[in-house]
Order: sequence, then structure tokens, then C-alpha cells
Amino acid sequence: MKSRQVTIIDIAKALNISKSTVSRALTNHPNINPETKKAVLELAQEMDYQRNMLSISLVTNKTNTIGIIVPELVNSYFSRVIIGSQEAAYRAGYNVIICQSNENYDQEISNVNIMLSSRVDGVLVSMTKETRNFDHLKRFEKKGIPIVFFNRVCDEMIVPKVIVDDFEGAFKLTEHLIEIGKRRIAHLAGPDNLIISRKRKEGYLAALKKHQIDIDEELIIPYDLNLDKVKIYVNHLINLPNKPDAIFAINDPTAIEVIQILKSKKIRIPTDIAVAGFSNDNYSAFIDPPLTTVAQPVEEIGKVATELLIDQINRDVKDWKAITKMLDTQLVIRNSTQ
Amino acid sequence: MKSRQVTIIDIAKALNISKSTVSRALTNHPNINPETKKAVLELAQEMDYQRNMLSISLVTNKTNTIGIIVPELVNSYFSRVIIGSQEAAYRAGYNVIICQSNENYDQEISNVNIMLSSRVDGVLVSMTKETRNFDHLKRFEKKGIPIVFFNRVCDEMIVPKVIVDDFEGAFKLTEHLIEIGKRRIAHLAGPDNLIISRKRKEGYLAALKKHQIDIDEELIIPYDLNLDKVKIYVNHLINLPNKPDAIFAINDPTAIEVIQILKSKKIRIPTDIAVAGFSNDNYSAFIDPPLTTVAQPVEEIGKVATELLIDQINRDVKDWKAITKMLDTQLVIRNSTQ
DNA sequence: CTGTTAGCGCGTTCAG
DNA sequence: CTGAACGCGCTAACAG
Repeated sequence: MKSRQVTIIDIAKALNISKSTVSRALTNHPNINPETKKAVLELAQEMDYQRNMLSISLVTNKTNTIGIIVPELVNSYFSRVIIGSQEAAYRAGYNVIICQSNENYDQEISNVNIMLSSRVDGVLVSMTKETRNFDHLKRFEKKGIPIVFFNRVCDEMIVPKVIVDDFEGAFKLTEHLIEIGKRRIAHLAGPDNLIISRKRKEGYLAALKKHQIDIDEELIIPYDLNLDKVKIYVNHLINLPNKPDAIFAINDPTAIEVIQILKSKKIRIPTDIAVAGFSNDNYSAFIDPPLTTVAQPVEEIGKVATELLIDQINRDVKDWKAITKMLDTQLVIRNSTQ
Repeated sequence: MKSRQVTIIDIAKALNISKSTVSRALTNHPNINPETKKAVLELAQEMDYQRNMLSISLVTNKTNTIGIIVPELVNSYFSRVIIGSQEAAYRAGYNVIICQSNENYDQEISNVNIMLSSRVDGVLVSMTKETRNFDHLKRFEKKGIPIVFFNRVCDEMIVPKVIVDDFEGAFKLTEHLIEIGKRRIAHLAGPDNLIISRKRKEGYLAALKKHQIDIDEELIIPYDLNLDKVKIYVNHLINLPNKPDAIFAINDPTAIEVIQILKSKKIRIPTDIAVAGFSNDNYSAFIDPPLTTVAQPVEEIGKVATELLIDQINRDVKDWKAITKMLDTQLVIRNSTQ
């Protein structure tokens, strides 16, 4: 059972003044006697008064809170986005509430409901890998709550988005693999509904094409981002009559998993099979062998997305702008490919 | 500018019934005509009504939200605790708001204020490395808001705590180093105000003592958990006339940093210097060489702490229990020590 | 089963 | 500069 906390009324009574005066003293209101203000502030301090954001939000119809919906927090990627986002949010006077969808569509819907009940002023979203219908996300727009996508964006909604150049990143990476002499480059591609999956695959294909390497569909594995299945795919690949000499995984956790599996089979990396990932996760530099990957400015993504969101919040609905910011990637070459 | 969302009154008007009836229909109230209820529910769905938690919390004096204050989210440790906590919280119908103190005392105070303004029903706290005064945390207790510590706990407050047996973990680890033949075991010890630092150091000392190894104060480095300084300390250690043959770092990120530095100096691990950490972070198994460490049931810590907290929330203040749960650790031996 | 009333804690009029 | 009155959206208590 919760006990009631100190309120403005308590202070007003103790000082024998009106609540509105106390309220004014507490909110930098211009018309207030400095002495009254001082007295209120001191008593507030003494009584450990803490303003009740619930009431304030209720009356101002603004919570100064933004919601973030991410697929997961286990890997470092989304955690880092959140770090960047929180920093930008706090600087602008916003708090942040975080929901994980656990890559599950239904849970994403339930997350939307939480955000809506909490009356967040705006939301940052990176969809689950199974999200193909966007009605639940469109509810935000309809209610006048701005939404900004990052990383896993949605083509069907005309809203601000923050992405990296996945095509170019994958292209550069694949070209690097070709340059070190690899010709049979396998790709663990992500689910087709995610644009990042498609773009990365397109970059991979474009690089092969540029270097006149025939595309072998057998080497392109549709993969649902479930790490448990990587073993099956890698086994399949290394048992092909015409084995791959490189594996480009859609992301770093997958690439790291690939490396573990190859090592357990005494396959030499990169001599027999080179391995590359995408995103440059925190520990990718430290694993054995260090992983070649495409670095993303992850914290920056969170920061930019949050700034775009707060900008939308401060606009009238009719003035919403649907800017897409594309940030640069950087090829990071490490020993897993050289 | 935010536009107002659909309210109970809107539904009441549309159906030409009273708001209380709508409210009852929306809240599984027993006394309600099934037909009225059906009509309300359908209209609510159609109008995309979403209950306003701000109002509900204001009147029920309960937010069904718990706050978590952690020092940082960069490393996987606290992220994983949060994963465990969120799971337990959601299961019990609670949401979670997260604040990072960034290892900064003043920011921790500001986090406390955020939690207080948000009227969380309870808080989970792991202190910053600089927290030596606990007045800000005691404010929760005084206001009847239960607090549960985990990992970095506070001896001065008699509240529930969830920890692991740091002494035993460090003891087993140090003993393992001794068993593989190491005698000059250095320790990068954490700040003395953190109990985990002291316990781990005590475990280390106890193991040395048990095996009659003289304690060399020169090998015990007081370290403030700032990764940037690790290089200085490692350099200092390897330039000692009587070098260490093992380094036990207070946590895994530090140990991984130590490994990078030793490798850059062509010092062989573990032959020249063995390295061990604490907590078994996500990637510690994959780095080169794989890191020997003491595994903690991290997600479990979050889960147990949250359950204890919710239990406190459901109790009357006078029935609060100050249980300390100590979870087991497990020595994980990998190639950095063998 | 339903409607009316009061009030949660606060900001914001409008009068003085 | 200060006070009184109203209302944000909702639940709870009391009447019917």
C-alpha cells in the first residue's frame, strides 16, 4: 500500500497561502513575491516535495516522455542506440521509456498499447523481424503522436527515418572479399520484409555483378535471424560440393556464431573461409579472429532519431516533415578476412 | 502540439450513457449488462480508445511502474539484469522505466528525482562507483516507496538486496590461478566503497593466504573502473622488477582490456601472464583467448530483485522485509588461464 | 444494473 | 502580486 506523498496543498496549508501561489513559486512564474517564493522553495525542500508528473502531464496534455520500441536488448546494437537516444532526450528535457518486442509481432502490438496508455509524446521504433502489417504503428500517426523509425524502417509510412547506407556498406564489404581473392561468397541474408535485409543483399549482389562473378543462389541462405539455426546453415554450406570460400552474415552476432562453428570444425579463417558481419558490435574487434564488418554510427543513430522525433513533437501535425537521414557506414577490415 | 485522444466521455456521449457505465464496461466490473458492455467494447475498439494511465494512476495512487537505476548500459551486465527484470515485471503487470547514472553521483540524484516525479511504485538500484552518501536513496524509504538493491548494494540501508557470493567467486578463481601454477597474482581491485570490490578482494586475499602465498601490496591496484586507465596499470605491472604471472581483473570488460594490452605487447596469455575476469559477460567466451571468469546468473538477478520488489510493493510499509538473496557463482575456466 | 458526485494533484484562467 | 474556480480523465462511493 502506497502512502501519499507531499503535495502543493500540504505546502500551501503549512504556509497558510493559496495553492496557486505555491504552484507559481514552484514553476518560475514571473508574478510572485520573491519572499513568498523563497519561503515556498525552502519548505518544499524541507518537506522533500517532489512534483507529481502524473498530474502535470494530465493537465498539460504532455508527458515529456518518448517511447522506444526495439526488437531486443541482448545484443549491443539496440542498447547502444538507446544510449544515444537517452542522451539526446535528457538534454531536451525528455524521459524515455523502453519496450522490447522480443522480435514478436504480438508483443509489438502490446508495446504500442503501453506507449499509448502512457501517453508518450512520441515514439522511436525499430520493427520486429516478423512485422509485415503496420496498422498498429499507424495508430500513433492517427492520434497525432509522431513516430520516427530507425534501422528497421517501414516503407509504407511516410515519417522520419534514420538509416545507414546498407547497400553501400554491403557492397564495399563484398568487394573487399572479392579483392582478397574470394569468389564463392555465401550470404546469410535476413528476412525479406526488413529493408535492411534487402538492401544488404542487393549490395552483395551488385558487387558480385560488378566483378563478373556468377551469382549462385545456393550460396544465398534465407535466414530468420534466429542464432540457433546458424549451425544448420553453416553445416549445409560447408558440405556443398562446391563450398563457399567466404561467408557474409547479415549481422555481427550471426558472424560471430559462424566463426565459432567454423572453428569447432577446424576450418581455418580466413584461409579456408573468410567471415564478415555487419554493424561492428562492441566485441567484434576482440573475438578470435577479429571480425571484419561494416561499422555503423550506432549511438549517433539514436541521437539523430531522437532529435528528429522531438522536432516533430514541437511541430503541429500538419507541419510534420518526413525526412529520411541516411548515415554513413565504414568498412572495418580485421583478421577474419585477411 | 498534441491533439487530445479519445476518452471515456467520448464513448459515453456516443452511446448516450454515463461515463461510470463506460468505465465499468472497460474494467471487468461485475455489475454490468453484457449488452452494454459489448456495445462499449466495440465502440472503444472502433474509436481506438486507449485508457489513460496518467489519470488512472492519479486516482488509484499507483502507477504499476517500477524504476531501475543502473550505472551504465554500455556493457552487457546491466542490460542483462534489465532483461530479467522486465520479464518478471511484465508478468506481474508492471512496466519499467530505466535511468542511467553514468557512474555519476549527481546524475544518480537526478535519477532519483525522475523516479519520484514519475511516482514509480518501487525502485531497483545498483549504485554508481562514487556513491558514498545514501540520503538520496533513503528518500524512497521515507516516502513509502520500496527499494531493492542488486549487485552494487548499500550496507547502510536495511532493505532487500540481491547479490552473488563475490567472496567465494573470487576465492575459487584465485585458487584456480594458483592451481595452474601462478604465484604472483595481481588484482585490479574496484573502488573500496563498493561492497563487491571489497568482497572480491577479500576472496582473492583469502585464497592466497590459504595457499601460503605472501601478499604483495604492489600487485593490488586500486582501480576506479575507468577502462581508459587500465593501460597505465598494466604497463606499471609488467614493468615491475618482479612481474606478475597472472592478472585478476574486477570485471570482464577490464579483463578484456587487459588482454588487448598484453597482446599488443606480445606477452603470451596465459603462459607469461594469465588473465581472469568476473561476471562472464556475453562475449567473454569468444575473445582471443577466451576469458576465464566467474559466471553470475545475471538475468536471474534481475528477476529475483524484481520479484522481491513487487513483493514489497504489495506489503504495508510496516511489513517490509529486508531479505538478502545471495545467488551462486560458477567458475568458468577458459584459455586465458590454461 | 446504472447514474451522480466527489476528488486524485496540478496548471491555468479570471478576478481582485 | 494573490486567491478562487475550473478542469485534465478517470475510479470509487453512494444513490437509486
